[in-house]
Amino acid sequence: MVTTTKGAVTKHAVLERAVALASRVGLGGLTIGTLADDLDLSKSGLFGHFKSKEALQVQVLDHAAERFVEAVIRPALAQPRGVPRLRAIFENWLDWARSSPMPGGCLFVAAATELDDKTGPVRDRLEQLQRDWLGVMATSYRKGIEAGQFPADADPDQFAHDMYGVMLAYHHAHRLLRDPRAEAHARHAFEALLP
Amino acid sequence: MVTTTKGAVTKHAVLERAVALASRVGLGGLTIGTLADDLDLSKSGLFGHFKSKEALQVQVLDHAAERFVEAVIRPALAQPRGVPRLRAIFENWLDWARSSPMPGGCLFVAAATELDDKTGPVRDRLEQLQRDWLGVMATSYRKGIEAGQFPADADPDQFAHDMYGVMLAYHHAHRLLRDPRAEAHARHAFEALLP
DNA sequence: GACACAAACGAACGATCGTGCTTTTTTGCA
DNA sequence: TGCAAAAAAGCACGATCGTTCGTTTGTGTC
Repeated sequence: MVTTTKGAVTKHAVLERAVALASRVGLGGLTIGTLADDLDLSKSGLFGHFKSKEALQVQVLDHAAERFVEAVIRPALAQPRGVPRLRAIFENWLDWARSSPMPGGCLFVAAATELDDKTGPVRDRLEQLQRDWLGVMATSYRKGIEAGQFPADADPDQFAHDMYGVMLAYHHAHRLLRDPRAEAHARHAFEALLP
Repeated sequence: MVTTTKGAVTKHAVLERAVALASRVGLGGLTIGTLADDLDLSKSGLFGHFKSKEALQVQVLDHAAERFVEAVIRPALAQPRGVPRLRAIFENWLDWARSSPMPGGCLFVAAATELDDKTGPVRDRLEQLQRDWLGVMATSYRKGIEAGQFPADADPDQFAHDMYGVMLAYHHAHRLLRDPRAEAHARHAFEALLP
């Protein structure tokens, strides 16, 4: 066990709870007061760990990103490159969007439409994270091209764009419309992207 | 000109402004105060037209839906059914998402992730509107099937799901990532949905 | 032009927000 | 065990939120 000071433990618990809360109410809907109540902390006690609400929001994004890598990306790296790995990423993402630590659906999907018209460090961090995420999909597809699984003249960025579109459509159908066919539609659409 | 009382005129102006504002800050981000300031009205004067903020939000959705029908759906009905009409719907939607009355992108896209975890009349209205919207695309595709333009065993709901996914991916790439290739990617993805 | 009504205003309310202080409690190390 | 530092609490602030109320201004009709 590495040396974990008391403050770090609390801060971790706060971020854990904040990620779950923000997935339901958005990053802007996060409130220091309700967050403190949920964790039996005082507002000022919680606030002390972050110098501002904006800093809290950025760290919430970073914390969710770490979880995302562990849940979606890292396990997929155990799969062979190309199609199997892309399929694993896709399935892992479906699980991620329904996982218990994300009771309101994928935090990044919610944050994307919430922050796209704002400016500042929170938006900047989210934009970078989403760029990286699309990059992961594009890179994985590129390796599939090199392995001869996809047409040599195919555009990896186009594929990443399309694949994320399938995920966003699933998110919409599942969470807003509560469509029980959302998952089936998503899988069908994803398979249609493969040769 | 039909009889337009004074109150109806201001209410219309308020809704017009509110739709534009909500496209940037969301329906929850709408504030009676800033809305009143923008229109040189008093908070209470504006508030009197709506009995609650919730009622305002519902009427904002309805107002945007009317605009949406006029801008996206109605003009497309002038096109021949099937592929040409679907293409018109798609192109009109791209214009809609960049139109001046929607400076923050499509209001419905923003509201979808904002409201999907809430309950109440605002969420209910949005869900119904989005169901109708997907229904329009599915119906148009179904007519294409009847005209022999698509496989007879194709699923119109699957197509509508996929087509909206293309739009959502465009919205994400264009508004959050400011990707200049967003439009090209979207058009390419849409064409890939057609035979 | 008088009169009834709609529309807009101005001020205030309780609540909640993020944030800054000061004080108390807890922690971890010499 | 003692003590400095960290963590948490307590309290208050200015601002802003949706909403209510009483009043003033404006409109349209006989």
